[in-house]
Amino acid sequence: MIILCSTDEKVLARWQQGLDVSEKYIVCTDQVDLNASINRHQDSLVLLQLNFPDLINADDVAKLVLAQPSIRVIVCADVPDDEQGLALLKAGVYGYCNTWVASAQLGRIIEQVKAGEVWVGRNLILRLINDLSAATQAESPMGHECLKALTQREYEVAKLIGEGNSNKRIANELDITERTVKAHLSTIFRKTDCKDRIQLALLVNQTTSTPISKLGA
Amino acid sequence: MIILCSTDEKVLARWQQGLDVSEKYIVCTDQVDLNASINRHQDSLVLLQLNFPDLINADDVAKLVLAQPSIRVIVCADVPDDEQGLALLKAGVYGYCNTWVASAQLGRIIEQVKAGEVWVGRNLILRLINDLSAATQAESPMGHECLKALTQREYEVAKLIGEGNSNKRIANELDITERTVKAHLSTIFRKTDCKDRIQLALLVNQTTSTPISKLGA
DNA sequence: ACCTATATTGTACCTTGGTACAATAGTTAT
DNA sequence: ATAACTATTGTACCAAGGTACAATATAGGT
Repeated sequence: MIILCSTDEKVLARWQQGLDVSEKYIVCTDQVDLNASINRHQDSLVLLQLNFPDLINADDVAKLVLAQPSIRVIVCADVPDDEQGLALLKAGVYGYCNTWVASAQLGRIIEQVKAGEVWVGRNLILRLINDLSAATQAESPMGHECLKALTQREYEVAKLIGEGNSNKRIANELDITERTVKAHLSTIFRKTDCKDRIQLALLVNQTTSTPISKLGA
Repeated sequence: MIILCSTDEKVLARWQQGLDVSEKYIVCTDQVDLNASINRHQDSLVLLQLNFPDLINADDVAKLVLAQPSIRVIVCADVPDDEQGLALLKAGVYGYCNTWVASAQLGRIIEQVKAGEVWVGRNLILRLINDLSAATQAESPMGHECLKALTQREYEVAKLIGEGNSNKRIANELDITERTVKAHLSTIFRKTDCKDRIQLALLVNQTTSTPISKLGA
């Protein structure tokens, strides 16, 4: 069973064209309708036009998805937005597409979701891939790798630097003089290509943000 | 036209079951075959079993995709792996799925790709969404409690400290003197209860490790 | 009008961080 | 066994970070 949720006649008519002729469907025009339909028909697929009464944003839809785990929701937005789509998918919807998607394509999306897959448009999916690889690339070049090149003692010092401790405190902790801490630090900086203890601290904690000092020139 | 690339009879037989009866296809068993087929049939869809001769990893497939922009490639792996899938999708393939996917599902994937969409399995797509939101959250973590008490300007300084920049560089960036940066920093330290710039940097990046300085006595 | 918060900058002073140029000693590998 | 790596410490020096004790100016609220 497919539950079509929209208050717009034109949208509903268009959606019906995308359904297989053998497909049974219900039309809901408000939240009460929708809840009743969900209760009557478990494991339904819900096609929902965003801005449907009381379901105007991602948070509302997230609540619906949480409250009704048995249904699969495909959200249609009149003006698709990557951020919104990401939020909705994170909230647990099975698809996010344009309200006015071609009928044939809508049919394929429904097939996909009925098969248990999640449908995401080409643009958003490519953005996801690029953004993620960019994000993970930023944290992996130095990351934990170059810390492996450190000796045991240097590693201990680096770890304490990563906790924000001063040389004096590190010296106390490791029971060596402050001078020795400095010696280890100099070696660590050279090995890890860090300019100072702050960059090392961020490195140890695998910070992803890119400092000005490593941008441009 | 669909080009099926595999050296395994069983795989080829299974794939053929997933194709629409009206669908035309070619079978290729080596790289030469494949290149010839691609040249004869522009805009083809290539279904490729990984470990196909000379196309054993993501890099090889990436080269093929770059060299043949007119084709759309769906890669099938006997043992799907998220990292591999991500690499291939980044390289420009239109789909990544299990070699032994159900015939009906393979049909849907092919339909999807023919329509210009990119097909990604549920698990990988959910991982992409979660990883990205986690990564972007880590990128702008400035939501910590005591950072809320900062003024706009102090916040900017704190952010730059979080990137590991020096006072001089921050002064340059914000177009103020180094002295002013120090003034802001003193206020920030007092408000955030930080001893120095390192603790602030770690705070800004929401580090979970507990420094010696905040343990015990 | 007065007070508070904010943003900016100055001088002086002290502390901490980091490097240069050393030395000593233990361990490991070729 | 000689070389290379590791751990340790010393003196000296300079750069950077941070505070103390200021002043000036602007904006907003009582």
